[in-house]
Amino acid sequence: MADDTGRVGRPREFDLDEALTAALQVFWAKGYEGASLADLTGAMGITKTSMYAAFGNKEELFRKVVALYTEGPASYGHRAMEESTAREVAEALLKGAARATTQIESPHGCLGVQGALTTSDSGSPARDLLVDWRNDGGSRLEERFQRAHTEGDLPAGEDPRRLATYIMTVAYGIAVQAATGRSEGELRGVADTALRAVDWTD
Amino acid sequence: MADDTGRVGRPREFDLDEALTAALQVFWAKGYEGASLADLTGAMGITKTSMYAAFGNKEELFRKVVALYTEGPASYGHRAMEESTAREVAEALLKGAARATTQIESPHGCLGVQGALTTSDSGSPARDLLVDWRNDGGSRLEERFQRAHTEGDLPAGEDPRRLATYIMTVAYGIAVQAATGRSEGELRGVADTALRAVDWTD
DNA sequence: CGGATTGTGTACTCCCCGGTACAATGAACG
DNA sequence: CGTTCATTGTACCGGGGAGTACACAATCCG
Repeated sequence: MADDTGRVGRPREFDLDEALTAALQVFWAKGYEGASLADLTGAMGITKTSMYAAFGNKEELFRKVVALYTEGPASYGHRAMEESTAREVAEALLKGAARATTQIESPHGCLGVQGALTTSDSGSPARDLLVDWRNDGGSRLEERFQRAHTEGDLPAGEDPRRLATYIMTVAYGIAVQAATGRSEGELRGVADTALRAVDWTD
Repeated sequence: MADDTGRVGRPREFDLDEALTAALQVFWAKGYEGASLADLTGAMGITKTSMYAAFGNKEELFRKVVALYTEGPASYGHRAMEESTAREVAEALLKGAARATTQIESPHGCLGVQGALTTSDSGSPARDLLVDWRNDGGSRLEERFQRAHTEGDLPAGEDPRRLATYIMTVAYGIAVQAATGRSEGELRGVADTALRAVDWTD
């Protein structure tokens, strides 16, 4: 991905991905507004000047961190959609959420939820970004359940949109519970209970 | 409640409860750290000096606001516990959450969730307060389901603690969905779906 | 070698944050 | 009336927030 060919000028002394990963931990733990530039650059091991040169500003850094989060710790979401039955999709999503939000080496909870649920006025772009992020996740699950519906993979009378909203709601709830201190085991139990709400055909 | 008898000195020119109610709206919408003293006192219609004289400081104001929230907009929680069956308790709780988090005259979502899910270091007392608030809610529901269990009001093999954690998880998820823009109708649908996870005996 | 170009470190800017000092105010009480 | 005392408004405080100016360092290219 990194292409250094033909680059002129002084070379960057840090790795972009490593810096983003460090910033992710901070935003994840403290939220967009709770993370100060001093917190961020301290964890990234670079100065404010280098951060601004490489990423633009705090908001742009957050956007890149959210993208990294989506492809990294939250990638179970994409993978869940590829399961072969609606039930397996739902289970992979909820179990993945239980796991990803309780890892010991990362902050508990979900960046997409606790990163900017509420903000001051100046933080509204970040808040809007995560609103879109959550809505996109819901839409993708709805589309997956729509497909399951046409494939006869959903019980009769089960509405794909309503079911997707329900599963996403449980996933968000799991994120809040993780931030509150619940263990992966407890949250896997929640996932199992939640899955009983549907008479999956398989 | 207010006892002005024998009070000496210049009388307060504003109503404590009205001021707290105004502060509640601000904390609810912007979170503990997202709400500045200028935001708060502006909405309360008083000066910073009056706020400090009446409530102590920002953190103490938040504690009083959370108490008011518990007795006011979140009082459906207490009321739900008094329903006569476990199923009715769960339904009242989830429908109450769907309603309270989507009122047009108040911010969407739940103060207990979005008030301080993540904070900077200086906001950790507020964050801890809401962690306790959420844990207390879970404990009360668990106790209610424990009672239901001894009364034979829960299906055999249904664990009160696990069930309480599940219901609370859905409630928190509803709060996140409300903050994301979902309507009361959609969230009532979520509540109905969630309730199907248990074979209530009634 | 000598630009041109890009990244780095220091030292700053401006602004808003939570919190407070202090004098003026207005009611109760003798 | 004058004393007492909690409340009020103004004007301020130190600190930390995001963001930047500028000189210097390190590489590429000719």
